[in-house]
Amino acid sequence: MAASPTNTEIAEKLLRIRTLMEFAGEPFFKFMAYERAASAVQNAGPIPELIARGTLRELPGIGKTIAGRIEEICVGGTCAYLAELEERYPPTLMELLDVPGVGMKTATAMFEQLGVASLGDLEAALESGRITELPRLGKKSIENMRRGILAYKGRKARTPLGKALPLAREIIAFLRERTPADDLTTAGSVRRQELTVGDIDIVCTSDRPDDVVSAFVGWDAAEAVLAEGSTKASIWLAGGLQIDLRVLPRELYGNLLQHFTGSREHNIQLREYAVRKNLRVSENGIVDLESGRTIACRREEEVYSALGMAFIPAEMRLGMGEIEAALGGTLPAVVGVGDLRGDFHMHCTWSDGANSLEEMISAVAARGYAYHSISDHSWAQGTRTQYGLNASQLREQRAKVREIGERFGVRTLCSSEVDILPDGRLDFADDELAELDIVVASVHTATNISRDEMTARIIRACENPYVNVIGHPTGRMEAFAGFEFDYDAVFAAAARTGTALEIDGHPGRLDLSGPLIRRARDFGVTFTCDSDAHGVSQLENIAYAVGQARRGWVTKEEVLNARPMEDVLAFVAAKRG
DNA sequence: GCCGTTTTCGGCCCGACTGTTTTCAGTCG
Repeated sequence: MAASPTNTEIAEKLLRIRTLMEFAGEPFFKFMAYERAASAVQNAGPIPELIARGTLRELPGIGKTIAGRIEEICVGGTCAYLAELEERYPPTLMELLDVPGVGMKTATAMFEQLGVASLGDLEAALESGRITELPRLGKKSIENMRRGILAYKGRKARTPLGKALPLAREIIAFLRERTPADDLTTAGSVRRQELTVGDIDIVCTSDRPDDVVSAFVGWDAAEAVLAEGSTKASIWLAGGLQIDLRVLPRELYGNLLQHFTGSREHNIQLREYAVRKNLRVSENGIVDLESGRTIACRREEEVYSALGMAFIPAEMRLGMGEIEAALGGTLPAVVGVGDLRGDFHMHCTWSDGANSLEEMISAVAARGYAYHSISDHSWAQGTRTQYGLNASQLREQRAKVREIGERFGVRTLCSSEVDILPDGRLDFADDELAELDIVVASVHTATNISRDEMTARIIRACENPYVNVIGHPTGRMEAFAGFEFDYDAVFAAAARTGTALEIDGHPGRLDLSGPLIRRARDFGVTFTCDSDAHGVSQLENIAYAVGQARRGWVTKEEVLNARPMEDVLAFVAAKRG
């Protein structure tokens, strides 16, 4: 049997149905339903597990028809309806819509009137000049189309958060230095801490918006200017990443930030709710449709309070029930970076870190943590290039750790990121682990074993009385979806055995990620937010872990390293019995 | 196609910018 499809694969199929339906001339609200459903699938826990428990239709925007199609896709990889649409339209037709500047109207006209059905066809039509036979396509539109094709070909897929966020900070620093802009803030998917982003959104306020916009489009790194208006501009960087800037008056900053933080689905739901209260919400303020009065919100919090709901943190704005929770007073108070008292996962030069034991501990102390642990790799019993510690090296390290910590005024715990072997045993014997203060256990090798074997492997690790944290539980990396296992079974085992699941802040991992965290919460799992730092400069990556925790609705009470030291020791002691 | 603290039928978010236009359609977010 084929492996069950990932949420991303299911969402892509739904979007494909959506687009082909539009080509087929189906009604607007019918095909838009598939777009909303795709968004919900993307942000949900693993779909096959929701189906197994009969809770698929609890997702927003998924009713009887679409639920049926999703179940078909999960069983057979596709559904009859999609197959039928794909019969009628060539598979390459969708390439046209991926060209910036080409929308549905243009694509339909090109297909129906010129027989253009692929990117290659479009290039030929541009070359031969036949494209000018279509109405409303002048010189500039055609030039933009040529440029759009180049951008499409050179464009990478989505950009990882770990690359986008530093870039956003760079743009903001540039604008702060060179323009009369205030309130400069990253909005959009970067602010929401999505794992990957399609573009970067920056907002600011100014009483001289023209000066801000002209400096922005004149930035050295801008390869092309896509749009330049009086309050809004877009540029492309080399590689095709798009940056959008929006400037509004100071008194509208709250509305502006709310609007451009999204998500799209969140905003649609927010505005639909507002309309029912006779209020029209946009970046230009909230208009009371009865009195005609506009409410300008200086702060984002005022937008939500004007609508009669609790403030919703940016990371939670996915259109996945947060508005209902904010209205009902059941939105959890999510953990913040400032709530953390320590960090359980970091490496030094004893294994594969870049800084010495002393440098790491000193840097941790400088961050103001009460405690932390040094968790160098185990040596993995010869299964790979050995960069970890063996038992005697670990004992040697342990003899130094506490003394150095005391010198810098921080409680340094002795730990190990011990490998979980293929059968679920650990790389150190129990009596060796018993000498440590806390133990992180992770899968690094034999990642392609079967789903059942992987499930059993991780559960067995959870059942070891000395394992306190499962490090980066799914193995997700930028170009790897993570190994397959029964998430629900592992979450249940973690909760049952008093084993925490890590939210790893290394920007190449971000594992667990938001939707899985939210799923795990239902099982009563305890989490840790860790940096997985391999050098002092990476300790700040813990903020990415907190971002994912917030996307997963995690409170500080659910985070082990937001608790006092004695509670951490009690957590370890309780499992050892 | 989905959904409900006005509705199980009749609704369904909002606005900026561009290019080709004599007043607006198309695209995008």
